[in-house]
Amino acid sequence: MHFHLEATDGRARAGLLETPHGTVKSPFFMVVGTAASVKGMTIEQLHNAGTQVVLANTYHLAVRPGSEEVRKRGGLSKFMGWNGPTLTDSGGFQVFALAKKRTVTPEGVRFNNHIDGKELFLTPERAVEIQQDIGADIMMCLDECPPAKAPRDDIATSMLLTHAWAKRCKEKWAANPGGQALFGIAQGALFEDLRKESAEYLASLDFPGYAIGGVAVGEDTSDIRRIVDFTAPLLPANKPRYLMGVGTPADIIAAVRAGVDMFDCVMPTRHARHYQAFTREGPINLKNARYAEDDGPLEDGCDCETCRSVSRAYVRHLALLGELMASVWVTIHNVRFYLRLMENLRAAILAGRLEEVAAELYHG
RNA sequence: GGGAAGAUGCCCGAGUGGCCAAAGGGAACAGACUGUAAAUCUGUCGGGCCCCGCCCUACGAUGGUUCGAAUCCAUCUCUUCCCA
Repeated sequence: MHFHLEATDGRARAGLLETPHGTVKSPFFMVVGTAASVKGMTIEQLHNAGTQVVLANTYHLAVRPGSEEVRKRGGLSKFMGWNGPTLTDSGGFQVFALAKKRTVTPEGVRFNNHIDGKELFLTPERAVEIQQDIGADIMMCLDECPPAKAPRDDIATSMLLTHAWAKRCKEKWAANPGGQALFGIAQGALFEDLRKESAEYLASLDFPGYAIGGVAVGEDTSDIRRIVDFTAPLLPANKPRYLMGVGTPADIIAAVRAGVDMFDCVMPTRHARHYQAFTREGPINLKNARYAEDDGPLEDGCDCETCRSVSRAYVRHLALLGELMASVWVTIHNVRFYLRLMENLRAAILAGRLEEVAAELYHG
């Protein structure tokens, strides 16, 4: 995998990331499709929205249908009919999200899965194996994602475990790299010294790309900004930098300015299912009574299929009835909103006008 | 014409003397959601106020029994069902 930097504007970067399934223009947002499906969107709709990369999840696919099945179906990208670049998260986030269903030991994470309770033992090596079966262009190291508010000692211990696992993942992957890339994940929560230590250790392992993990797991927005601002520049400049799980449009803009290249977040799709649409003026809840007679599009001037087709009043009508299409219409819009935001950020960086443009792109 | 059951807050529906402004649903209104156990979850939901408490109005209508009634009694109105 090769990352080519095209331009910088301040600390922000625009680049090209070459993957086995095509070249991706950065900075970019990866649409989350955990179980090999972006909830509420067809492949054609994803293409029309300008999707570049789809993200799926190791844990979920290992539970169902099983990574071996995905491999036999031709790998994630082909299996889901996407045929474009993909990335798989390692299951590290499930250490956080499914805290009640797992046990962490130095060897790995033992899950009792959320579907039928059956055991899934995810070691660093196993996480890589599974991801090799799934076949995403980018794999992530297994990490331990602790809650941001955990005591410093816990965060430090957790970070060292993540480092040990990163080394094991690296070795497992390096033995048979194939065309897939493997990214390391820096931890350290809100402690700058730990973040620095983590970034430096991971850099020493020499990964094709680096992620900032352990963000947006219970901390305030101001802390997210502070730690991303601090950490991003510590990651190798010639490699892609990925901020995992973030976030709001404002978070993303701030992170791009800090030098982050890649993002993913469930926000556009999940919020859409809950009838919240993003606009450059901020999010709006389409179930609110104030939109009952609003014949305008979800967002003024938006070029998405939803905004070209239906009104706020209509989507509200569907939402009130719980109609499936209410969520679909908003999902199409939100995904396009996020992807257009990234396109605009990239264009601004290439034009060297990020500072002037950033403020206009979003004021929610 | 005779008999039976029933009328509860926007709707459905518990409640048969005090702990009832009244369970539980639904609707409505609002909020949350950041590497997806989430088409989910939470709050409000008769009115008013000096709103962790008080006042008013309320369980078909009117009158009564009682210290006290959505709950008991009488009459009336309406609804449903059964027999003619």
